[in-house]
Amino acid sequence: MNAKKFIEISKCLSNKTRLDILEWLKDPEGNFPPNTTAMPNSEGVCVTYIHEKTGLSQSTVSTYLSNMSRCELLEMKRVGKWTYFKRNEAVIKAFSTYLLDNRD
Amino acid sequence: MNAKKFIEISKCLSNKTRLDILEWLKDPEGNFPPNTTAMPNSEGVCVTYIHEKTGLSQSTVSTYLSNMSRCELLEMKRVGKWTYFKRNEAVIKAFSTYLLDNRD
DNA sequence: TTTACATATCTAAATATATCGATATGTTTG
DNA sequence: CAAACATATCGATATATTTAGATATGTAAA
Repeated sequence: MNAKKFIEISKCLSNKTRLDILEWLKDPEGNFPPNTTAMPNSEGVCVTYIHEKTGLSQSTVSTYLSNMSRCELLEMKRVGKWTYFKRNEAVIKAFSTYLLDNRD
Repeated sequence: MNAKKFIEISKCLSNKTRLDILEWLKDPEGNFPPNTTAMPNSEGVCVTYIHEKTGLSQSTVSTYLSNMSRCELLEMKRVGKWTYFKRNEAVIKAFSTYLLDNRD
């Protein structure tokens, strides 16, 4: 994780809805209906469900999700006409430790 | 740490200079001249030194520092005509663990 | 093979942030 | 007290972000 990437991620996290999405995806079964396809929620939740839960427009949420995916906070998987998103725990962990003072 | 505060902090971190300041303050003796007063750098670095290192205007840096202080990323101590800033490690730690998925 | 569905992109307006120069405030010292 | 110094605030402009509606793209189903 370098400073440039850290900043990209910080910008994503500077917004209540995007932060909510990241939190909701901690529990994709508890926070969303089951996907109507064979994809288990644990492997990604479709845009429609995320959109519905936010209360914002489809275009806004689509943009949010692709931003979060571009900076790798989320992983995206396209299957047929659906796009599924889940947390990228490795990147989240790298982000979360970036700031710490490791001299101790 | 609640979402509102997390977002305030994220906004502070979404800027290269503010992030630099936070990094520089990991090593306040190595990155800045010694304070001209009795205050050791480890207990805070004065605004002038931080200002000089950034290359931005004094007013901008003063605003940055007071933002970072308001959201508690930094601790501020006023002594005479000097204001000293140092990292608030407790808040930085709380921020850095906020995102993690603790189900595992 | 048209239609419906899921998602992405484009355009644009409203709001927020970045950043400066000028000036104000508070402090120390001659 | 006046001058010098350190920092904070104000006012203004440039740039970026937010968010929606309209439209485009790609896929599946009738």
